[in-house]
Amino acid sequence: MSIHPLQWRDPHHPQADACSRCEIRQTALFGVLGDADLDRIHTHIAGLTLAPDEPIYSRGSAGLAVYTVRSGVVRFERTTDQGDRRIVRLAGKGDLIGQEALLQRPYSDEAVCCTEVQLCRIPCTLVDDLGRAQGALLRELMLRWQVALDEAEAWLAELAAGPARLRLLRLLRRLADHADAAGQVWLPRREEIGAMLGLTEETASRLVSALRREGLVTVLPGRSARLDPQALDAALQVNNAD
Amino acid sequence: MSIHPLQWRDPHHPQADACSRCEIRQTALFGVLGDADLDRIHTHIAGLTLAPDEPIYSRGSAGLAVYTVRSGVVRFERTTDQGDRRIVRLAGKGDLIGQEALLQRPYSDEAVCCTEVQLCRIPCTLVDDLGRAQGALLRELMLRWQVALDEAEAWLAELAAGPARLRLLRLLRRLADHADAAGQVWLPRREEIGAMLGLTEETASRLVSALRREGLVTVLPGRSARLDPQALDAALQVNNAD
DNA sequence: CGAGCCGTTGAGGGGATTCAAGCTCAGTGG
DNA sequence: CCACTGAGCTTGAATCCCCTCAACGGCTCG
Repeated sequence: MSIHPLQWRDPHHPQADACSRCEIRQTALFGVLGDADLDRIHTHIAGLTLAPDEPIYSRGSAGLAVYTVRSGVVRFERTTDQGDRRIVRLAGKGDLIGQEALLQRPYSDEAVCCTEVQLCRIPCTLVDDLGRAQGALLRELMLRWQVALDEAEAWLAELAAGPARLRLLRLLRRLADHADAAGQVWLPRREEIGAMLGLTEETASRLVSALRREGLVTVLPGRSARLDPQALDAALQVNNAD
Repeated sequence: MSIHPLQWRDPHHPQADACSRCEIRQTALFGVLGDADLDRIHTHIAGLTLAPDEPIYSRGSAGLAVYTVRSGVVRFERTTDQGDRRIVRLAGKGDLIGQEALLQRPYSDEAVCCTEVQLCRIPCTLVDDLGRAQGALLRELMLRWQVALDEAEAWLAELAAGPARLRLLRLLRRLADHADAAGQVWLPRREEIGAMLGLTEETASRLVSALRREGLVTVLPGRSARLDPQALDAALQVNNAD
């Protein structure tokens, strides 16, 4: 009887099933890897579930892992030197977050859960090892960096200028793309909407109330809402024309 | 007499001197390469000089090259669907721009010269070839992506909210870091300041005039200015306290 | 039940926009 | 040489949007 290698893979390791059945496997970072590679690494990947408002990592701390978002919405926050918080970006299903850790750099934002969030925690050393052999993985990594950059710039162009009502409509249009299986979207607290759009809590509240009265938004209990993408698009057309 | 290899390096190739004497060589993308590697590639790199307001590349066009900024300031612009222009980021000496071309993706912004700009044009194929052999180069690439992302988020956090005067002060503080050899900074046109800070041309003009009267800014002919970093910092302190 | 958080709404003031009118200055052509 | 032109900058006055300060109601917790 032969001796098992130290890292003998156990087909019944709990993470093995989770990885092979992962619904976002194709679109996630490791989507370029084959079954063989995937089998070797799943023991190093931890799946975790966090509650709304739980921090994932904090700005400035040394990072040992990157994370793939399997479900939910994550926000990135910064604090200006005067102490006011600003939300600079959102991430959703399939996005890779905390990539700066791969460069031995401290995390550059506070990452916080908006909704309940399911994550895969991927140690940096794992990516380093795989990257040395797998050129495709490196390309995939760079692609994700570019997507994040693109997202940040689009956020700046769309959500940081213009009348408040227009900005809120654009924000809701984006949130609609993060809708969960039941078609519900995460509706930020009013103060959070303010932090995203550069408004005060009161102004955000007034605008949301207005949209609710117009029937564009249906507020549901538990920080969620139902909204009609087509009606939003129509409202955006009207407000753009102005 | 032996036959020269096809790619025999010519020590007197005009770009050879330019590369080996490049003052930003250590900090630029190819800073990780040794002399030997550098000698092999300089024939593929073109140095070019562009005038203010000349476009470098345009959003959506297929890119065949990335560029290293050797001197001057470059701005990245986007146009919202309503047609108003927004400047989302700046790049200066030592920065790599157009990295998305390496992923066979179209450029995601309009890149335009603010000042006279000196660039090194680096074909994508060159980076691809070197990257296969040089792991350090790939790391360097990813680092630059992260820096760009960080810059975009910082811009969003600092320049997109708060009183207009404070935003202008912060913008000028950043421009001061792009000062040229003579200690002069590029001063954007008023309309451009508006596009950066989400203001109108008139408001930008009023604020700049106010700072000029306060002696914080000295406007010079030719879209440039002289400003005192320490005085700016002091003014920022005052306005932050408020 | 009171405390505290979140959301809502009102009144008032201030800051930015809008709409205008001049200004300087470089380039052009009579 | 100088009027003419247009682009960029400045400034004024009126308006409006958003902020500030404030009070109140619903809701969850301890």
